[in-house]
Amino acid sequence: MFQIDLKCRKPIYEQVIEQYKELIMAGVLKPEEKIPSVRDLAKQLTINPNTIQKAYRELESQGYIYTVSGLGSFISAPSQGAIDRQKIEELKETVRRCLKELLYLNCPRKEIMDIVRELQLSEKEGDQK
Amino acid sequence: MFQIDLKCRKPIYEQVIEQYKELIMAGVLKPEEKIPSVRDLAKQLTINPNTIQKAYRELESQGYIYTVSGLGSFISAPSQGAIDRQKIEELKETVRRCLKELLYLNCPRKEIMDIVRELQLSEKEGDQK
Amino acid sequence: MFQIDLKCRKPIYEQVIEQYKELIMAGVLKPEEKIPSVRDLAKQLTINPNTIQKAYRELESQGYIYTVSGLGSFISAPSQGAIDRQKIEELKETVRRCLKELLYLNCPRKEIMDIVRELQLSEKEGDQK
Amino acid sequence: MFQIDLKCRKPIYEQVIEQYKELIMAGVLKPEEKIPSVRDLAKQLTINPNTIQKAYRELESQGYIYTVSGLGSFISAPSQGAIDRQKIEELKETVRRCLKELLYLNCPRKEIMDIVRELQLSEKEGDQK
DNA sequence: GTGGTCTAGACCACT
DNA sequence: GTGGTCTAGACCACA
Repeated sequence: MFQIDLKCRKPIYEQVIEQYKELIMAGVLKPEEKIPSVRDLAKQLTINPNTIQKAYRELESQGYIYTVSGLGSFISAPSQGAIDRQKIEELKETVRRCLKELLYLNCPRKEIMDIVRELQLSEKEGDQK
Repeated sequence: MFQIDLKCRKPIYEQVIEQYKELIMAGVLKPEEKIPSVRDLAKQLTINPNTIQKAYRELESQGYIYTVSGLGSFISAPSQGAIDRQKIEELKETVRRCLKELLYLNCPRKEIMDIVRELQLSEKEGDQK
Repeated sequence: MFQIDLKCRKPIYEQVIEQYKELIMAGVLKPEEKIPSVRDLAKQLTINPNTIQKAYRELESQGYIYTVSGLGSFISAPSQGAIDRQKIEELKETVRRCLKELLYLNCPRKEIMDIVRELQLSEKEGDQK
Repeated sequence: MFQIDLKCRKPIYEQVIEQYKELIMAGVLKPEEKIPSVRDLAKQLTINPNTIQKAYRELESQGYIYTVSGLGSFISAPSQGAIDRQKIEELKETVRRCLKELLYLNCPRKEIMDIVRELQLSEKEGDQK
């Protein structure tokens, strides 16, 4: 279920966080669903439990999971209310930076637009300027 | 010309790399243009020369600048030939991941499309400001 | 295991790189095998850890080893896929240049052919010792 | 006549040496032929005269050229007598190292043998073991 | 003047 | 424990 790439430069705990986020956002993991305990996941991935613990703590502080001591950890429902502007701006900045670099590397524009299309970001729903 | 944030978690030498890349990609720094010497930039930013050198060395190995020992460092012309597919795919994956997260965070689609528009990525010519 | 010549003009970190490459290419060090930590090797060779780290970092960027922060460094499996044409051409050019010079210096052709034979490069199967 | 690559990591004076050697070994420059003065070559290549001077000094000490003060520098006749064993061994070692790396990089053996063939190192003239 | 190498030693993040 | 970053300062080769 999880694929950890040790050769990758990214810290393992970040890889765990990222993959949880993707599974949550893709709807594979649904709200209130129980996730493996720190110890179980650590054993499964043959990774130090401390590393998993750190990932869970971070996921909790970012609001993606919550932990009930004695019962385990569970997926949170997406917060509909307050939008995390700061995080959104960070992400937008990252996107901007990557797109610029893609253009500089002569990546065909079509490929870039394809990513946008994949995500059904098309301008329907009355979004045009 | 450069803004280094010492408190930021990102290593200083990476900040230098990133800012150089942006200046190069934006066309502010042009091919064959001389950039400050390691010592000069270090003095200017009140940073240890070794740190700047590390940044320059990395920029060189990534093909953004070239260095002539005894003369200084210069902006490279973008490589026309071999396109770095691996790097492109990595960047595309990052963009994909960020866009997904933006959608999950309920970022208005208009904002996302605006980023694309800023970069004049649309294939048609209707690049209204 | 390593022989560093401090008097030699070649930088220490390059000597380390070269010797690692030879051990890897000779099959003495096998993929996934752990290599000494930066600190250990530094202590063993009575060399500053920074110098070893520089060597390791270069070996990693050349794809010979990979590093897991907090765990150590390991031998990479040789990349099967994309062949590094540029590097191959550089090496071929170096060989060409050296061979020309050997001929000019009146090195007996037999000695040169012996090098080729040592490496069992002949396309036929007559690899007599 | 000379092509200096500033982007290349190799010191300029070494590039000059190398190119002179190649021209001499290829017979383009013949014994007793006069070569440009330090100042002329420096102007022609838009390079610091000190750099050319260093190259000439080195070429002279390696026996490829000789200098008559007041007259200029000239190509030496190849020394038929004493063979520079040390240099030969160095070159052979370099060849060996490069060939090993080529094999490791999966360079087709045919390409390697082609280099040998180009130089007419074939086993005629009674060189076989 | 330039960059390149190296040392000694500090501090931090990750496992 | 591991590697990664950074500083301060020395020395050398190159132009």
